[in-house]
Amino acid sequence: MRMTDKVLQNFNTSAFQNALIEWYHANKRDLPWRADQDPYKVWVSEIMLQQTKVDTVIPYFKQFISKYPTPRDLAYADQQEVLKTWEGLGYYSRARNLQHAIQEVVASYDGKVPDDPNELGSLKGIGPYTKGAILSIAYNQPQPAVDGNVMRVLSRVLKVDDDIAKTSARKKFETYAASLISHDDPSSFNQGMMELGALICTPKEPMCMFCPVQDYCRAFQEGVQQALPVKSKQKKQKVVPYTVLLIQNDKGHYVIEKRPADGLLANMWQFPMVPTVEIGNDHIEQWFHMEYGIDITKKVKKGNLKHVFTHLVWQLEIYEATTASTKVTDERLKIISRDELDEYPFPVSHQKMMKYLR
DNA sequence: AAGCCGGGGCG
DNA sequence: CGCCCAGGCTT
Repeated sequence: MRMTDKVLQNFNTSAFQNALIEWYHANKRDLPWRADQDPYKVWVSEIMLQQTKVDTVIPYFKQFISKYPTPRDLAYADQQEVLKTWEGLGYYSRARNLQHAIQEVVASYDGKVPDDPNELGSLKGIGPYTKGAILSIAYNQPQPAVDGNVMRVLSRVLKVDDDIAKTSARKKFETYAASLISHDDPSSFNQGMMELGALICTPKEPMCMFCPVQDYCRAFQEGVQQALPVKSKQKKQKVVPYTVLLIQNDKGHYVIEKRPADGLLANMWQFPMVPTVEIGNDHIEQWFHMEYGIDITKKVKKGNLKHVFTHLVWQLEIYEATTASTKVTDERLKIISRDELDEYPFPVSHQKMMKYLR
């Protein structure tokens, strides 16, 4: 007997489906991306919702769709403008991959989001979860869509103690989800699982008293819902110190720098950052001249700022500086007025410094 | 399989 | 401050 069969043995699948779907229809939140089933809008919402809370996504989704209502609008947009629209949402590769994939949809599929699992899944930024979400929600196909919510719900309902941080666990939960999914209403089933995870079957203190599938939940029956899911914790981030330079010239314009096209915060803009470990606080002006070809004078320290990423911590020491330059030769740099700062996409850490300038 | 890639909210 | 979280890509 296969492992999948053992876990699902004696499980009342159709009763579970009915209870979940009925609850979903009665309790689903009225969210902007649920106004219709436009595959493009479903896609945009699912990308934004990756690792991101609903409340955070709502205003971004509205602005994004009003700016780029159709795949073609997004495909032909300038990437810097797309990043500006994404500014503050984080994981900016999502925006770059989404636009890249949409361009492929326009070029290869006449602007229509493919409903073929292989075609859809091969698009940039669409992994197993997003593929299943789009196929089930927009095209009503019975495909599993296993995210963190679904793994949490299933780990409790089926009492599975696999470490959900591992890839192998996600694959296992996908086979369970594929077996459990309603073929009558795959969209409501998948969205119901995620809605249940968000509203009832929460990470801590799940509200089992209000749970529509309490009768079918093995963890609840045994009182172990608090101990599930099992998830190994990530290790601590590395702390990296930088000196940030808020450089102004005589006209009060600022020097800003475009980050590399790859890696952390790719193609975003920032106030120049000097890696303190490599350069040392005493050689910053020299180094800046060597690196960028302009002369600066470091002035007073304005403060410290700690910014935490998933696996990295920036320890920022912020200095005011001046330069006599009015133009730059280095391609990474620009000198712009304070008002023009609003036109460039900055990560949140640098937006905080910008706020401080006003 | 493990590392890389943001940000906000919570207690 | 540590902890949590609607993933996917690269190596």
